[in-house]
Amino acid sequence: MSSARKAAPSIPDTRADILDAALAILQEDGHASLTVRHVATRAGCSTIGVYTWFGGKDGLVDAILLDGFQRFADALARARPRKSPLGVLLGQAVAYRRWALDNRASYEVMFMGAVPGHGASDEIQLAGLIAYELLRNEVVAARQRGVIHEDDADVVAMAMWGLVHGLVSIEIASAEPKGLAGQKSFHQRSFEVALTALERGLLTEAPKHR
Amino acid sequence: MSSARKAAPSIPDTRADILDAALAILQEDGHASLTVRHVATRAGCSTIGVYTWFGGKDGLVDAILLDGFQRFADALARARPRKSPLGVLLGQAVAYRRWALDNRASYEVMFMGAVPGHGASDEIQLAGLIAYELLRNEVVAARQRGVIHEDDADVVAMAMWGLVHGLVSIEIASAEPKGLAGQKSFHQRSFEVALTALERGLLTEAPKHR
DNA sequence: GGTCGGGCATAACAGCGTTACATCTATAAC
DNA sequence: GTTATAGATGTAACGCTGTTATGCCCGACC
Repeated sequence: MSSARKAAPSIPDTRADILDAALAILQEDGHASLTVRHVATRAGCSTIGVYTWFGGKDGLVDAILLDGFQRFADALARARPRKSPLGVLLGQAVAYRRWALDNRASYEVMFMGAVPGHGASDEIQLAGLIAYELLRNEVVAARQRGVIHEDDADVVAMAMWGLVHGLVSIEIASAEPKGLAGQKSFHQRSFEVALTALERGLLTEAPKHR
Repeated sequence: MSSARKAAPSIPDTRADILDAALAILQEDGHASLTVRHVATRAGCSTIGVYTWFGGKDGLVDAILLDGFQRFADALARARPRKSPLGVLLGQAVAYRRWALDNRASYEVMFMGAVPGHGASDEIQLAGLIAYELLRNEVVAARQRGVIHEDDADVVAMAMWGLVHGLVSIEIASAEPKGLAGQKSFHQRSFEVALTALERGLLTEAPKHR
């Protein structure tokens, strides 16, 4: 899934083994356990494999980020519209939060700088941009429908992105999964209220409450 | 400043020296250079001093956080109200962003998890709560004036906190100081538009644009 | 059949946070 | 004034991290 293997599927592909091991460790043990030795051991090779195939830990993290941004963008693209003037836009915001909560470890690495010395490469920034473009496109569409009064689509997109990112990162950082069994969590209520308010403030004509 | 020295001001106080050195390194070289050895060298002692006075790097970071949260809360408390129904509330949001941009390194450690393995202690969470309470108080006041329609003050406070934190952390992460000489930056415009929209959406009666 | 090159393991390096041990100092007790 | 005790400190080491120099081995090519 994460890496296209060559023709023969049974031939051991060290690169794919390493990436799969890294993703599994990230998912199961969190980013703190994502060490070169740990990954190599799980992939069944020596630490040198990480350097042969990824050039070091930075390259491995890049590959993880690339994989994450692709899955993230897919999730946003598959978002179902909400019954609202901003429709798809709000649907993407909900899908954003859903994906982040379902992929905490990935989200922390992608958007919360969980891997210490890692500066995102150009390629990675481009991958992140694709997800952003999905959001921006919907902003442009909403403006063309005359629903939004703000001129600059990037400013509106950043406003929404910032709100969603901020609330989600706080929710992930506070780390209280505490499955509240159906009952809406405080963070979910805050998310909905904030999103509704921001939408109402961006619309050309403010709707009544409820 | 950061630590009350004992009676005689000329007597060398290792604890204060270490904390001052850590704060200076954080300010000048960023959190990546905040190592025990580096701090100890700059403070003019051995690494053991950090363990004697702070119990380890975690304790030192705790002290840094405590200092940061105090200065942060002070900045919020001194915020000047904006001409707007939400007045002080928006003033705090602006002061929040101003302080974060002026204290990037501190903000990264306090709110963006820049120090890898550090989980905030109870005391630190309490210090952060003080800043949050300043915001929450203004929300309660706004509700009592009938300006805000949402019942739950915590939900409203979290909505604003999330928006501001999200936009500010993105602005800091994108790291383009690029002194644009007077001209409003993209991030500043996004911040103002988002904050205005959120306010408008939270108000009991939506004002006209501009 | 010989040569070449790339994937890989071993072992080492520097740097990190941390700590066991010895030393040294300053204060308290007599 | 001498001794005793407790705490602060320096040295050197441990285990961990990312990284790499060295050499082996095996498959491809001529």
